[in-house]
Amino acid sequence: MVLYSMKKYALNIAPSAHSTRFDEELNREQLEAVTCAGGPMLVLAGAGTGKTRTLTYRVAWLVENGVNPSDILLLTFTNKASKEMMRRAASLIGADVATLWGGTFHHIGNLILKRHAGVIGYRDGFSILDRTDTKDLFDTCRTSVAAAHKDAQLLPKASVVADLHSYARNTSTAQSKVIADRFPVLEENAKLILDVIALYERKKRELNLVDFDDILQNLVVLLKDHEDVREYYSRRFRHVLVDEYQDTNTLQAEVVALLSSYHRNIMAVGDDAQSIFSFRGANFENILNFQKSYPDARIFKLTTNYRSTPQILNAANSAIAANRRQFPKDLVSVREAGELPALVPLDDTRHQALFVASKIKDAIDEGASLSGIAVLYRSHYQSMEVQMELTRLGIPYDVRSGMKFFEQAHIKDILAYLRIISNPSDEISWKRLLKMLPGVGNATAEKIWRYLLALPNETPLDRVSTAGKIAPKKSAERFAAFIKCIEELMKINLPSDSIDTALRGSYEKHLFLTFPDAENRLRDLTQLSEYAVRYNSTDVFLSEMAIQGAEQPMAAVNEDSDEHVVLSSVHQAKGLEWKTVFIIGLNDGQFPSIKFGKFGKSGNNWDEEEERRLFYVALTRAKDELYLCYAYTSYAGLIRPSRFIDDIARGLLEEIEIV
DNA sequence: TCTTATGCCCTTTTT
DNA sequence: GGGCATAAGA
Repeated sequence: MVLYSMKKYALNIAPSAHSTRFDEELNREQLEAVTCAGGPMLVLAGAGTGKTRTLTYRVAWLVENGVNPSDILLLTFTNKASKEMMRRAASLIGADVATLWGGTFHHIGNLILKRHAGVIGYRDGFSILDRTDTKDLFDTCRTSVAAAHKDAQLLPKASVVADLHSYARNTSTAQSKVIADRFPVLEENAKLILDVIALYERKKRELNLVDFDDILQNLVVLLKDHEDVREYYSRRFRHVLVDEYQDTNTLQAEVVALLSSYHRNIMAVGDDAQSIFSFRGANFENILNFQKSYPDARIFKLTTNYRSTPQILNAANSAIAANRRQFPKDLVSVREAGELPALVPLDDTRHQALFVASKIKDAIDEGASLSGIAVLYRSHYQSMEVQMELTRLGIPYDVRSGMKFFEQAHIKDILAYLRIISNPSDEISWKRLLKMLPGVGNATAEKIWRYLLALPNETPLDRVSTAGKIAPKKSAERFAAFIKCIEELMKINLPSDSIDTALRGSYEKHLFLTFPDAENRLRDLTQLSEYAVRYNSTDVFLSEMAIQGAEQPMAAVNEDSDEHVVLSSVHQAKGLEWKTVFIIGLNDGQFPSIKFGKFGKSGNNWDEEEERRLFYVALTRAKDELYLCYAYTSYAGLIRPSRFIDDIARGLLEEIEIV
């Protein structure tokens, strides 16, 4: 079997000459885990106890004991956490990040699958659907199923069906069971939902598309059904290290088991109190399953908290104590006493933003480092007002949530040009491009798409030159330019050149006609083109863009030098820490977030204990200073402070008054 | 009458 | 940005 040599993963590096004094740099409990000879091991660790530290030192220890860095696989769930973990591990062994195999499950899955596309029945150049693409395709399928049934009003929205399907796959549960659990009222519509899902699956195959769940599921199939492949990878990865194990779902646990099946050297690290991804099938009781799957697993516990002051830790312990389903843990802080966490009531959400921004401004004036400050929230939209105030005060910030860079319309638009060239059967991208033409909406785009597919021996790319006759008259000029642009693009395979060509030949015009902030978006696209220079294959470029959708490439380039405040959802903040943390929107309904869906009743889709764990994660991100903010009113009227604030014992917070 | 364009609501969390 | 209702257009 041949391994592609991808420039990001230069292999076979000699073990580093660095020497680490493990016994001096780790405490006793960490040291035990780090220097364990091998075999399955489970590290149960609370917040701030050095979980990632243990993993990265494990890498260093293995390397010092003769293991080749490229034979170690590091897995975790979110992009940010994986990047941080890889960076730390690499710096410990004194090597470039590129010498290590690691990243998110999806990232590694994609790398492996790309090499075996044919084996699992995909044509080369398959496109990866990101979240919005998936929803778009589900929407198309939903529309056609609904059209075929007169009484289809009760069919849930495309995004709901998408989530449901995803959940079923990630937990290996039957679709019908998930439907019955979530929509007991809709029994008669279960069949329709199943039809939508079946159509979606069929279309994906026809169009040579792969969604996020396919990456994991296909990986499991590949490793299970193809013994040679499984043997190759499981022999190759002598040690598999998994961070945030409490967040892995059935599929991911299976991936871990398969990839480590030969050597059985697994180190799984997790904390049940920080399990916050149950909506995608994670269950902290998986930690118990780990012990079941590996009865010989050694268990280590880390209980010394190095991150937070005792005051912050006390508040966090008090908050999580209200949860009944948890493994008891006694975390001990070794830090010196600090200030009590502040409880800040504010008139409304605008004052909340004002408070946070001015507090940050004060801190800067006193010489604080911007990179030590974070603002955390439950939902993306809550960051908008803070962003506005920070902009007004000229404070640089990095939003790590909300609209992701690659999910913005102009980025997706320009990538659509590249996608139809690399995968001409990508219906979603074709329609996206067609709908940019004036007078072309869903109906006309569908008509043109049918025309493009009409002859089996010609691809859409061949047919597009004659498709002008179907398009509305007023789009004739733009359509001609579009076709000319496509013809140009077919001659190029360098992503950077393709972006420039698409921009100049066709998209720039649309950009200025459509968006009031076209200038900014054009700048984004120019930067995207510069970023793309490092890729010499459009296929590789496109798949990396889809998988690492959360990363802003230009921010990543000079990330270390940039001083900025971080704005992040609590979910994405997991595993990270800051000197000062503001948690905003601590109101009932926002945090905890309560879903008042059309179909779900509160209590049905909503797990208060999980929300409380999320709150616990938020609290334990802070090292020195913590502000808990809530508002008395919002656009919706009077709102209540979060019930989670009441959970914290009196005396552990200091209420401050803002005039 | 079928389509497209537009204005006004609201916004769970990730790959 | 997305969904939905409604106005404008063809």
